[in-house]
Amino acid sequence: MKPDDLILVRNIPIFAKVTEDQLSGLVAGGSLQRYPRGTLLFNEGEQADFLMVLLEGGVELFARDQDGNEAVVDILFPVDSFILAAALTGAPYLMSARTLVPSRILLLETGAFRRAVAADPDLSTPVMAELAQHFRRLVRQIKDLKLRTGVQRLGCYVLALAGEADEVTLPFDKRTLASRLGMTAENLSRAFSALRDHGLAVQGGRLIIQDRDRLVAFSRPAPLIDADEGPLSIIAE
Amino acid sequence: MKPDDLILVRNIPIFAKVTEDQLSGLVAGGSLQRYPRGTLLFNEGEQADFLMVLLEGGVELFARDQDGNEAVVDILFPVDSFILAAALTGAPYLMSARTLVPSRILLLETGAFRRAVAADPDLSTPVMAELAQHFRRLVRQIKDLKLRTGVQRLGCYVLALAGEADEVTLPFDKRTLASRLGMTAENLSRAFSALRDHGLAVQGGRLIIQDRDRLVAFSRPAPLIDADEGPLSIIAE
DNA sequence: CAGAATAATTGATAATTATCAATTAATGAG
DNA sequence: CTCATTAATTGATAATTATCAATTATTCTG
Repeated sequence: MKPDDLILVRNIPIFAKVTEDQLSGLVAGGSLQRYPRGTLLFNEGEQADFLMVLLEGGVELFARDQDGNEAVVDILFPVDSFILAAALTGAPYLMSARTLVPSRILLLETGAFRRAVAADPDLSTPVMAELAQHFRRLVRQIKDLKLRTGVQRLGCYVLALAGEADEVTLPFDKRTLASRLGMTAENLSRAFSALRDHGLAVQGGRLIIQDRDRLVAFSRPAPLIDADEGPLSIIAE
Repeated sequence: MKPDDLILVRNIPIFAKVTEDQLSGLVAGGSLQRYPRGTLLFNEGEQADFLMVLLEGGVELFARDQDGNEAVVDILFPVDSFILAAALTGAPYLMSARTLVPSRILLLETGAFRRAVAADPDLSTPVMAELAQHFRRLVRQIKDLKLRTGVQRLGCYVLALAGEADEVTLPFDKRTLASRLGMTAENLSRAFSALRDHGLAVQGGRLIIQDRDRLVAFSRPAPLIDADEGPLSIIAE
């Protein structure tokens, strides 16, 4: 890894407060990789050798059933770590990972990472915050899956993706989105059609919120489901 | 809190290695409570004042939508902490909690807990392991929800609940189970009926696996979805 | 123990979602 | 730029799941 890359690592929230020594120790056994779109990073069931941190690009975490059907569990954007839980505990991955676009990913050996985490509160504290944030993302998704229909789920997803803006471009395939939302691609297509009656215009991957009030009234977003919390922190007041 | 209760706390995995001093500091602002069945412990949206540890009984974590529909996100049995993520980060609860049976619960002030966690690797390490375990439980559930039909989900749930045994009694209401599995109570009832053709006999809350091979063949349990991992540990080899 | 309240089941129907097939649109390799 | 490939859409139909209503079990209370 180049010296310049250390600056990149330093900018990752979980490593912000680690000492120089710790950091170089961590990075020693690691590497910074670029992957083209569609690269399989690892498969569920494998042993976790590396903690991964997505620095640029996008990654999907997914799982397969015996018939080969895929379900996307989560979609990640920079900067975010993934498979933290497996890397910490040494348990096998529960999900596979694949790049959705060309991506830059930091790999850190789990051994060095675990040693550092056990020794250094300046690392363990943000690691706990990151675990907590990831946990809460999944809680939100389970609520989303159990309390809403597919069309509502899509509406809320679009609203969250757009934020303040009235127009967004989907940063990945619609079938990926479909799987993330727990539906088939055909169903997603129809869900988009359904939302045309509720204030959303769709032109390929370009989504235009034409009537936010109607879209909100129909989809009924809720802060305890849809808000995407930024990085959380653990502050002992 | 009585001196005897300290022994109870000591037996909680996340507190196993904490020093006496830390432990008494933690417990000082805490309390050990008994709650009757059906007690609402807190509501989603509220600020997290206490970390909770279920010592005896059972607790459901659930959420409501605007119409009052409830969705059970998870069901907990002893010994397990809950709302660790909210307690650590000070973020509002994403779920409400209610006792399913008479329960004994340890309450620890989040302030003292956060201070202790930031200072003591003997506490932070098992806390990370606990967060990791909880995270992975939810990953499994999302896979379950996205890859299986309701009937399969029920079959796998029964198989996991029974373990080696060929007979189990449901430790909570069927409507609670229905909601945990992401279906209505009516649907669960029909799902149980459907499983009668696949080796399961149902007599009230008593579930009898009459033909495990058939139940397995139909439900298709998978270790990366259904296995309930015991407590994980973080070991820096 | 009786009656009331709650939980579970069953039936009939509607809504939602999936599947299969076919077509159209978009993307990428040469 | 064109063809081949992949992605997305649409139609027709089936499977799954939800809803509403009614009935039967079960549990709780006095």
